[in-house]
Amino acid sequence: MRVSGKRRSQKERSAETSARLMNATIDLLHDQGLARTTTPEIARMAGVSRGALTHHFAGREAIISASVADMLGKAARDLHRFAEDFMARGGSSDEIVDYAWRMMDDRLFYVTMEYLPEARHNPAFRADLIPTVKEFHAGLDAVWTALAARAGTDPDHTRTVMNATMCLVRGMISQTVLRPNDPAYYEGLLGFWKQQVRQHFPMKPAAALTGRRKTATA
Amino acid sequence: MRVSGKRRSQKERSAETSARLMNATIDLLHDQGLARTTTPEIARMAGVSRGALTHHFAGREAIISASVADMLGKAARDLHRFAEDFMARGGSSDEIVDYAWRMMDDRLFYVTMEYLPEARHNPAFRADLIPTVKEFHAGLDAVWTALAARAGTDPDHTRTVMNATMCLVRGMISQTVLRPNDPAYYEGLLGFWKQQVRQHFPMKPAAALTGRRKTATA
DNA sequence: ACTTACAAACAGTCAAGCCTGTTTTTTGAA
DNA sequence: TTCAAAAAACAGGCTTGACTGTTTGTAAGT
Repeated sequence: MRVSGKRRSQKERSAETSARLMNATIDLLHDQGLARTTTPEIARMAGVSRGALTHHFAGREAIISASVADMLGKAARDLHRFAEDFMARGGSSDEIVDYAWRMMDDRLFYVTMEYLPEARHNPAFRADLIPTVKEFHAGLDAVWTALAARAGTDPDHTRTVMNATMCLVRGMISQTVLRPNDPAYYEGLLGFWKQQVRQHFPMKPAAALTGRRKTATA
Repeated sequence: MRVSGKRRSQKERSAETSARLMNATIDLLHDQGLARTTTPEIARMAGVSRGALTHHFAGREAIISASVADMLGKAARDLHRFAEDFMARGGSSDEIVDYAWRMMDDRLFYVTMEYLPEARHNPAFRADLIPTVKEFHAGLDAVWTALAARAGTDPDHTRTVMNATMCLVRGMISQTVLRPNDPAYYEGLLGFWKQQVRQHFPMKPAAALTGRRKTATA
């Protein structure tokens, strides 16, 4: 009965160490940048030896790639949960824009900005990442499609609107780096965009169903 | 071996060497990435010795910072020229969206993606870059304002629309790295966006003297 | 016993900054 | 005008430091 974790199986040890290393990698990518995300630093931040890292991952690229996949998987699951709740209670399209901003601003796109340049120049790394990102995009598309079904809008058009929203947010976040201390600018852009999105989201006051759970899971 | 047998002044030699080094730096940033943009590589690509580089620039960060400033200055001047021509002949708002895309896609934002992460983590580098970027943004704003005056639209609102356009394009270009071979996706987004922008640009045919482009009403 | 999980030292590589030497241009006084 | 000293523009080597991949050693789990 290892309730307090005195004796752990090898699988458990391995899984936790891997998780600690991947979390440390994402933390480091966000806080220090890819260039400063060295294997000694990752190991140090994860509280394990560098030998442990080399045991679990083939090398620097491998652990970064795995960590990114882990991060995107979590983000996709979070978005999915948000969409479930959103559709259950019938929120406003403004919320979606706000969620997109918060999701990307909450480290996701800052971390992305770290590895995108490397992916652009390193074919092996890029090849590793493309399937991961494709799956993430598929997850997004599924959510947008469900949203369209819920709102009764054209799925293709809805996906375009939401993808544009994501791109807008990406561009805005990239600006925050060298255009800091200008909240009015970003508020203005988000406000403008919410107004635009509303036009494409009649978002019928389905709030009448508030309180009812899953209506139809296409 | 002298180009035309003439003696060149020190200012000329210095200016040309600096320009060669800065151009090589941007080329390298775009083609190889920031991490691979080393001072030996820059010198080799510029066809000068590393000593020449250290003579003209205080160090690696300094030459990169100077090169970026040079690049942004050129881009701002190009945009200004485009706007002059655009206003003289009275183009469609679609053209502006297309120009924004072309400008950013033509290395500008790919190079930006290289140094943004470094700027985010290196306070000195960021402090060096912020004034440069602020000036670039001021140049953009001036163009948008002139455009608003020409179109008879509200300057503030026009700036918001155009800044949103820039952000959208930034986000789209960042996607191209890990979402390649999907021209329909980008075409779709740009087409959708042009449609949105048209709503905010009556773009009165006031001076529509010259042959107008496609202005399909969707 | 045998494998897995980890620890730690090792070796090769390479860029950044520094420093010294060499060539080209400018300066200023005879 | 001449021409040598000063200054600027370059060339190239040396040192240090840090990171990656690898290998060897050890304890824990099955």
